[in-house]
Amino acid sequence: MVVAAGADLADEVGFAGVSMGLLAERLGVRTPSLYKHVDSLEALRRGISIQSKHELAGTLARAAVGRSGPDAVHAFAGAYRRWVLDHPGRHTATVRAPAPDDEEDLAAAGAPVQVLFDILAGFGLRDARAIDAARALRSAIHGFTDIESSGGFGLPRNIDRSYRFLIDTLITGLQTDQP
Amino acid sequence: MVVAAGADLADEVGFAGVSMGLLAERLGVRTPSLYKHVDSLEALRRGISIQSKHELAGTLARAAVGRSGPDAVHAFAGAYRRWVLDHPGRHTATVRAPAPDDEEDLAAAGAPVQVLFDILAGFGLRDARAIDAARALRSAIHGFTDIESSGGFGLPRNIDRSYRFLIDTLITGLQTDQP
DNA sequence: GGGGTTGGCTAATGCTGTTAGCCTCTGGCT
DNA sequence: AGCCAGAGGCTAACAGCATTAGCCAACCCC
Repeated sequence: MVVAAGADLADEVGFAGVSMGLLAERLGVRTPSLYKHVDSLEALRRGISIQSKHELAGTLARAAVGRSGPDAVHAFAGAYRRWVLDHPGRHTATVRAPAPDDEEDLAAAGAPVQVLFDILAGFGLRDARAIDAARALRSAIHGFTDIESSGGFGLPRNIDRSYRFLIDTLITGLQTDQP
Repeated sequence: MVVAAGADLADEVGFAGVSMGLLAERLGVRTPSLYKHVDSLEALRRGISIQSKHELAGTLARAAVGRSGPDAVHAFAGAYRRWVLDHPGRHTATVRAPAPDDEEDLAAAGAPVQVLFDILAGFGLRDARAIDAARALRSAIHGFTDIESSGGFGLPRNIDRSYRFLIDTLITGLQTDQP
């Protein structure tokens, strides 16, 4: 419950802005009392990160269910972007790379990627090519939403259209087979 | 000079790891002495960010000079990725979005994007389509390098190849005109 | 009804950013 | 030569945050 409150707080003040004091105040409790529930600020961040990864994976899976091919990719990409814009703090948390020996965090980080793999399987992509395609889509989607959510697109050109262009371009590229 | 030392330090301990104490120690000076050169930690971070953005823009421009079309895009993308891997702390600094009223930082942030625009002009892309293309390439390159530099690509598949695939796919998409 | 667990609290510590106030060196002006 | 202003260092002190220690009330189970 404390971690869940931390995730909500992160969306309001930014992931980096989450502090023990702020979270305690939000919960109507004194700061040291939180240590009965989380080991440390670092552990809290890890918890928010893992929870957010699972929430994201669930959202993505729901968006893509019952679709296939380019349709599924667009649904995936759209759901991802909407989720990032709605949950800036959680999104920052999902970007946090797990420690190399943290099984639970590694599993959580793999969940959203797995959804993408399942979609690409419906494209007839296999093995190395499926990995390349998943990396390409993931990179593009993450990069675009990351820049957008931090206000990095200065020009006035419609952002929705640019996003669709990016996804369409990649789908086109995936469909024209390459060596 | 202090900012330059800060940038070097960021590459060693991470942008978030840069502290006044650590930087002072690195410069053989006591912590409060730094305040004769920078206003605050926040100002130091801003300085590192602006310097890094200029360095990146210069590197990208040098890589693309004398090339055009797909060749220039590959040179740009390759130089970007190499720079990120060589300068993890500086890279994190360049991702930091400027304050909306910070003219100098805004200008610095625009410099790398401008290089990309110049390259795309050689593709015959104009106006809205050029903006879409620049955003697509920028998003993809930023996303890929961001994930790679934080160790986010778990699978053993060769990362160089995946990167080339991503760039090739986008170039292909850019060349086949879309509505 | 007693005892352990849960979950709160105050007090205190350490680390980091920051400010105040002081001192020394240096370089140009008279 | 003497002066003096500014640059750049220092120590001491303070504030905010994470964290720990130690204490206490409520609740639950037997």
